[in-house]
Amino acid sequence: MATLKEIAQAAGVSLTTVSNVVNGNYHRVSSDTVERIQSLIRQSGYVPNQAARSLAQRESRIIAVIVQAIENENIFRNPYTAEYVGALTVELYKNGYFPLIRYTDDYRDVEGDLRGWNVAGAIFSGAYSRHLKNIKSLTTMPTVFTDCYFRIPGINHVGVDDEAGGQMAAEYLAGMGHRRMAFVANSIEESEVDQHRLLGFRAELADRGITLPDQCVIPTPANIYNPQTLQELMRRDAPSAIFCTSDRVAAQLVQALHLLGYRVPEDVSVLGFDNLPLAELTHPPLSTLAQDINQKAKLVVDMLMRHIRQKDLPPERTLLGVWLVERSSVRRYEEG
Amino acid sequence: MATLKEIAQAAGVSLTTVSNVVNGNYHRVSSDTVERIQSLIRQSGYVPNQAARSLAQRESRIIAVIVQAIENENIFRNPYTAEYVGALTVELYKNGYFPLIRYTDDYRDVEGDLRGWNVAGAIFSGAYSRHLKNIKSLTTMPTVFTDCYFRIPGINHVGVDDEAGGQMAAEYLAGMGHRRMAFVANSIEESEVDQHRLLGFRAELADRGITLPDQCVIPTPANIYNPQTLQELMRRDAPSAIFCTSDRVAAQLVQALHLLGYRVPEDVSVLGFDNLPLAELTHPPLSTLAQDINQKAKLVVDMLMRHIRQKDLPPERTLLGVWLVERSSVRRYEEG
DNA sequence: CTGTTAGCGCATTCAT
DNA sequence: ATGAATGCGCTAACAG
Repeated sequence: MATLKEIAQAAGVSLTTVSNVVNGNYHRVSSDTVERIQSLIRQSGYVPNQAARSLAQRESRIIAVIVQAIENENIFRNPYTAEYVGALTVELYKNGYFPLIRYTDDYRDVEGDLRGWNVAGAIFSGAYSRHLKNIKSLTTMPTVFTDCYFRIPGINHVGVDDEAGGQMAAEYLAGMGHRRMAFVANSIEESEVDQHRLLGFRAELADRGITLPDQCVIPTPANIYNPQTLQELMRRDAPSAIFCTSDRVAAQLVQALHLLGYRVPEDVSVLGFDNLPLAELTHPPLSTLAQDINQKAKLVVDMLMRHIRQKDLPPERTLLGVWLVERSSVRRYEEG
Repeated sequence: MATLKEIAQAAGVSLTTVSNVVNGNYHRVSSDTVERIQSLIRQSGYVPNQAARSLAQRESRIIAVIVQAIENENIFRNPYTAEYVGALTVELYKNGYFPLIRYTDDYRDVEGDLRGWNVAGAIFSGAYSRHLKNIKSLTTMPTVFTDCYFRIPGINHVGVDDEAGGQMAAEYLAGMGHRRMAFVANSIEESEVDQHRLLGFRAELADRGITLPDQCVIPTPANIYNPQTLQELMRRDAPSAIFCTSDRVAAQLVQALHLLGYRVPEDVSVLGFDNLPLAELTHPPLSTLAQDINQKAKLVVDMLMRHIRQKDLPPERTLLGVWLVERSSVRRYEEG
């Protein structure tokens, strides 16, 4: 309820002085009055009004966190998104900023929110390039892109090495003796993340003289839930190992395979991606290509903070590594 | 970039008139000028400044969504929280409001945020009563409580019938021939949700002449991950069925049991709560007491909107039902 | 139906 | 080291 003005009156000083104390500009105020004002602030339970601050400074303490979505789907049903946005939230609060979580497939909304709230910066996750092209504010505001391959000069970016991930998957599965494989994507059409994982996977297989036929690339998990399609894949191509672009898809695939009577990993091996908590809850627990989501979130937020504090910083790009975590969903392939 | 003032000048009308058009008060403006101004708004790409609006109206379009947490844990790692907050987010956006997601175990922070942002309302999830007691703003602001049993007169509340859920669990398991059972909570000390589920469970068992010994009430899942503790429980009390306060705990329990060599449901039955997507990903898929999280989110947001629009509305309380979803983690108990 | 006026609470010159 | 004045962009009460 208390305002700067009221505190100023109570302390017998000017508004400016109180403002300086609140914002930590102690070199402009005598240590005497600093203490006096601070105790008044504590007593009165003063809380700065964020709207007024945003208005005067033309910048709020809000960071937009924007997630690619399909219409009004619940984005947090995707455990990767939940884990990642949760981690971003933690890091933002640590830095005194507030996340404004926006899911959308219509980036006109986004543009409006970014400007309407005078956000200090933005973090994009998983956005498709064709959408991002339409957002103008992006170049004028501190922004970090993640989980996407949108390329314009001067953009900050934190990614995981999806191609290397695909390559490691191929190395591992081929090394375990597998020769007939399949790949399940989230959305091979739209997601460049998926495309890069497939790219690395296919290239490394090719290097080893193994080809991944087109009909063994499942473009979206929706197909895998359809018993017909899955059964057909298993009968026709008889893959002994299936690499999935996420643990979520892998978990659902394991379930679908069970329903059709296939045992994992005795009949088919399944390899995931992300190393989410979910990977330990399936049966068998998922072998997977791990990424460090907490580290990613921290890097992203730190990078953003840097660019908010110093607006003319040159753009940065960081690529995070992935590594293999072996559990029990992949086994060595034995002929016959 | 454009402001109301600029549009007013361009249109040759006053600021007020433009404001009325923006806010849909068409009855105060001639349809002529409405159209003229609307086209100007579209051309200029005008977006209202939320900070200015909040300041002038002393109320922002922000709704605080506050989740009980432990320090800086990632709240969305809990799949129930992810699902619920995601659903709330969808409903809030549908109504033109923005979620401010706050996790905390220190409600002094919360109080500050609520006031600092001039939030239009607040939604609490899973908060412990001892924390809520310290928040003063609660009675002066439209608020809906969920997943908690904080009782002060005049508070809005949407809950699920936890006690009935516990009772139905008992009916089901006893009906399947089980006599020796256990209960695993998230935090029996703090969570009144857990306490009520246990209450209903125990009471219904008692009605059937079955007692649930204290040592068969596991206060927190941390104990269950400890193979020693779990092994001891299984050896000493040999429960043939275990009722868990959430699917997440149930999924982890199933895993822990597997590791000790127990088969589910052949050796032990496991019953969950919530009916999350996760319940279909475990092996065996979880039988569980289902709640409709989407409906809950919709009810909560609708209720909140009502109280924001009309501040003197009498408080409301709604209790949602739960129902049994049978999958494969519970089987009939056969002697020997 | 339209315009004028006066804040909302704060940051930020520029004086002193 | 401190204060007075100005404006951020908008809403709302009041006049016309």
